Amino acid sequence: MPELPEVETVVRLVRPRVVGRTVTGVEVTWPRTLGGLTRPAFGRAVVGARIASAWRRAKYMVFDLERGGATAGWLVGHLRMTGRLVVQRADEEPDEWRKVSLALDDGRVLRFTDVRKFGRFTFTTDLARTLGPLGPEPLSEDFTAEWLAAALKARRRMLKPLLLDQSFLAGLGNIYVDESLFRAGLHPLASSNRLRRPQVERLHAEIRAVIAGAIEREGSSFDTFYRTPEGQPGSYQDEFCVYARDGLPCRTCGTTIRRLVVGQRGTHVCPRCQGRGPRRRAGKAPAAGARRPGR
DNA sequence: AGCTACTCCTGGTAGC
DNA sequence: TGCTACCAGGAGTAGC
Repeated sequence: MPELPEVETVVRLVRPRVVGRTVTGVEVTWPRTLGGLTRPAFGRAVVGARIASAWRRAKYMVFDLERGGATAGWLVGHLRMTGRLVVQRADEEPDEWRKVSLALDDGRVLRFTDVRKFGRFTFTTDLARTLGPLGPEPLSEDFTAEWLAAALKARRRMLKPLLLDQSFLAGLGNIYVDESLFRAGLHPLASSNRLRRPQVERLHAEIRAVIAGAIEREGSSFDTFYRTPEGQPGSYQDEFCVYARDGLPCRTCGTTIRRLVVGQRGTHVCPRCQGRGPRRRAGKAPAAGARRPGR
């Protein structure tokens, strides 16, 4: 799934092809991708506007629009599960899953494509409201071990759902949370307010290392979905320690990696490196078979 | 406050 | 080979 590193990769590759371009037309083939905006309203807002810059916040792609040099709102995209954003020549065969296409003044087309239709690509004049509450960027100066220690202590939540919560920390998804927790030696079910200071510092460092490493490798492409806008797969999947490795030996200790379900999310742990987790109430042992979790 | 369940979706695949 | 049932999951929402 596209998370911070994948979205960052997409923005970096798309940016030089769209910044400075003016939108000359739109095609919307699945209106729900607009997230409530009507097709005509989207067209009116976007056609004739110039894309002034492109950047990322959390897992959102943001494009500043201008008219006559003044801010005219923002294009905001979210890839969710299977979204892609590409720039193509207008005469190139369009993807059968295209949802929103913007014709540009250089004869190319910015296309938002999405097999599963969960993604969003729309226009807003209220960026803060569209993005919603977001925690700090993991690679920003705001994200310090001190901040993390205080923030973890202020909540009493299981680490995994907390780290997935975008209003707590921005940009992490299922893959990078599992990888960060493994590398920090922490169990996903551990309670946020019970970490000791050295554990917090290690978690902080590993989150940053995982995210920075994944950006360097242009994200992870373990299935057929995520590709860079150039069509290339990322390579961070080669670095996975636990994600999608259930049934395989831990790279550190050889113990079999297990899969459990935490907050309806597939979760991968090394029972030895990350411990067995806090004692949960009896009666609902998490499914953790090496093959199929069942349901 | 924090947890669970449900919704949106469809390609891939396990199991027959 | 072909069919069916189920699974993945980011984020929003509802209910306990």
